[in-house]
Amino acid sequence: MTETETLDRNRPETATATGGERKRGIDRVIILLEALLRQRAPMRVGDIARRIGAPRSTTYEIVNRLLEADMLETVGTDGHVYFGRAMHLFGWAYSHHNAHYPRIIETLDRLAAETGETVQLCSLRGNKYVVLDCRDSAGPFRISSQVGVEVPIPWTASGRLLLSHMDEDAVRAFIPPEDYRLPDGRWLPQEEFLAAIALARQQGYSESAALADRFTWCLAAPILDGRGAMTLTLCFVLPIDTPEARRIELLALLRERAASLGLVGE
Amino acid sequence: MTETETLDRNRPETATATGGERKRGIDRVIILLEALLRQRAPMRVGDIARRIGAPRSTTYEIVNRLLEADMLETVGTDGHVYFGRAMHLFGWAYSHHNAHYPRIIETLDRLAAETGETVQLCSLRGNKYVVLDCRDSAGPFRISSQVGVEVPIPWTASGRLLLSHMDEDAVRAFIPPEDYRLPDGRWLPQEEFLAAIALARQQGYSESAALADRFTWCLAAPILDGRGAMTLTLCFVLPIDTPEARRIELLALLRERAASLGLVGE
DNA sequence: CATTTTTGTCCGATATACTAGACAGCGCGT
DNA sequence: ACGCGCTGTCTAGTATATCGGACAAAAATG
Repeated sequence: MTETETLDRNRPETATATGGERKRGIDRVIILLEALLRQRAPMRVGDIARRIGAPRSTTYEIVNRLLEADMLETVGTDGHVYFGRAMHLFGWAYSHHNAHYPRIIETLDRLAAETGETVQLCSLRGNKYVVLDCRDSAGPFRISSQVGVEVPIPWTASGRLLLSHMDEDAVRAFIPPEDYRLPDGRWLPQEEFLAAIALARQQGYSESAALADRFTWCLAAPILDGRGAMTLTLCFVLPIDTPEARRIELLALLRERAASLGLVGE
Repeated sequence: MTETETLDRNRPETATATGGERKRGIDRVIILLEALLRQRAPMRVGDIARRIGAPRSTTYEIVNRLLEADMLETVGTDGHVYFGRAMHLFGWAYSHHNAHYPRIIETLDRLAAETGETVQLCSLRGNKYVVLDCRDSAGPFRISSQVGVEVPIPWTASGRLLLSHMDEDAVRAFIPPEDYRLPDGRWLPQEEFLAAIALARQQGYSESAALADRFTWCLAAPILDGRGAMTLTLCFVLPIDTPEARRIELLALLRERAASLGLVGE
């Protein structure tokens, strides 16, 4: 049994607080940061200790060191901490390492501004889907999405595109069985998912209605990187009652913009 | 100055990083990430080890752990690593924790789009100045700025604003003496700097010509947070030959937009 | 006011994370 | 071919980082 199982993304997050084990500081740090990301709000040291199953003394030690390094910062007056400025800089460096990341963001902005719809930049993280950035629609019934929250791949239109480089066996091995269970409790048949991937591959886009929830219609188009790999998608999240004519129009726009971002690669 | 000194502002010791000192993994991680930030480019593990003064075996151990956690990711085929996706998510969470951060970014975008000039969002990190985000002017002689690079506070117009809540003694204690030495070798008299801070406080903006370099004219205006503290500034970086009339116009625009971002606090 | 819970800090003991060094495989220049 | 430098992995030994628990002070509770 390897102790590196610690931060695996499949962890149900509740248990695993099995005390008694001694862990490396670096592991604690990683677990701590991921716990903060899940919480999406400042936490107090005591709560963090409980959440990550670490001794209080250890947690104080680590939190204080991270505060010194600006990777965490205190929020408010009663001992809450959250991500610090250094994280912003590291993240910025990550994003902008890809030389045309600014162009992608500009496209995201323009799509949102021109259409007024919710637009997302999506990708994979491990065997989960994540939103890397988004622009929320401004309407009264805004559909907003959470950057950084991990979602089972089968729940998403983008996921079908992002897996389209894999063959069926690879997909079967990659997706944990429980991820086929949709939020409403239905089970998505694996064969249906595989067929959807094949369709996405063939069409060069993906569309899903009432998949992750009953109220949204998602359109996704791939951004090809310099080597032709498909690691990012642009995605519209529309109200499900969006008229077909508009959906078609938006899909065309999305595909055009996404395509224009690719190929220019290194 | 040896590179192994990295950027620890608090620990005066270290110095001979080559010595056989044993360090905690968590410290290594922090030093490693800051080294990567400075480098602003993917590095190979061997180079990292040398740069941060850590044993190779330790460096491999740490890098592999961070790769697992997605805090680093491999770039290319020959063992280069750089920040990973998790960093983006942590940094995004940091930025957007402030509820009106999106409004600030939108303002940054609009200022850049409307004026075509370089615009920056600035702040402090420890006793240094950093650019948190920027939009570079598109002109042929673009003045571009590096997000995340730490700069001595006296070199910047924004710095004068960001220190305006301190009294003179506090400033004297806060700024390391060598930071008064400008990039061209001139020494900025401390009294002159203190006077500039007082002026900035009184005017509610700050302006500097040919300070950090001979070719730029900087305009900075504060963004007040919910409690009236001044932790962020908006800043134009103009070519030094920008006509006065235009500078006045831009300053007014900048102050207006920056002011409109404040006060709406929590 | 008394009682309970939580916070932040400190300390000694010991399990272990880090280090030094070795090793095989690879690429490169001569 | 050879030597040289670099990479990535592995191992054993020990300096030390982590842990449990204790403590006072501060909040929360009744």
